[in-house]
Amino acid sequence: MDDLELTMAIQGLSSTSGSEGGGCNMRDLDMNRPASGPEEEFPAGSEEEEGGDGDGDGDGGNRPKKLRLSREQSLLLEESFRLNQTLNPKQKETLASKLRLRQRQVEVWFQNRRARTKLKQTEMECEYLKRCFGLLTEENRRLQREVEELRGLRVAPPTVLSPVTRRPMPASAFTMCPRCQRLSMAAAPPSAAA
DNA sequence: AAAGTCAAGTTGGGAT
DNA sequence: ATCCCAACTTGACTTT
Repeated sequence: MDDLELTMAIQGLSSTSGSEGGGCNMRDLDMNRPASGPEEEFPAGSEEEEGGDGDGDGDGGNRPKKLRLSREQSLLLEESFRLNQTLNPKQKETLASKLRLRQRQVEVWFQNRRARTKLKQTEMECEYLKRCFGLLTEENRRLQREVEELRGLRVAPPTVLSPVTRRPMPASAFTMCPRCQRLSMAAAPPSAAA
């Protein structure tokens, strides 16, 4: 972002500066400017738009110097991107000629811009999920503690002594009254055993 | 000097 | 067969 400002400052510089000068600052080297061309609204990172779309880098094999888009170019590209994130060929052509860039450069910019958008979204999602994980972990711990507490509170079932034998009666000896929801003694089994 | 940024190259896969 | 795109990589350049 601030590099754009710097680029802007360079673009705004008058063309009087001798580009080949000895003591020139790094930032005086404006590779966006056409080799010996006149100053224009947008720097031509490309030579001619139409003819050489297929890798127009004419240098002797070396990778061409890195293009830096001017502030105006970036703004217009961003604006277009806001309207739609992919371009049809017509839009690409129009935008490229407005920007004085090759169509391929516009295409690449949009590809990279989509990639950046996606990356940012993924990072945000990641942060969100991390936060969710933290909250759920905390909630899980809390519930575990609660479970432990409830386990500690568990009481043994009541022991009822038989009025006859004076021994604890089995649970099967009771039934729950469906109306009053109270326990009552089941009917005595007919002569259970000897 | 290391880390970060970003335009551009490469590759593979889907659509037509 | 061609085009377009996403994903990944490279390398020039800037920032810290």
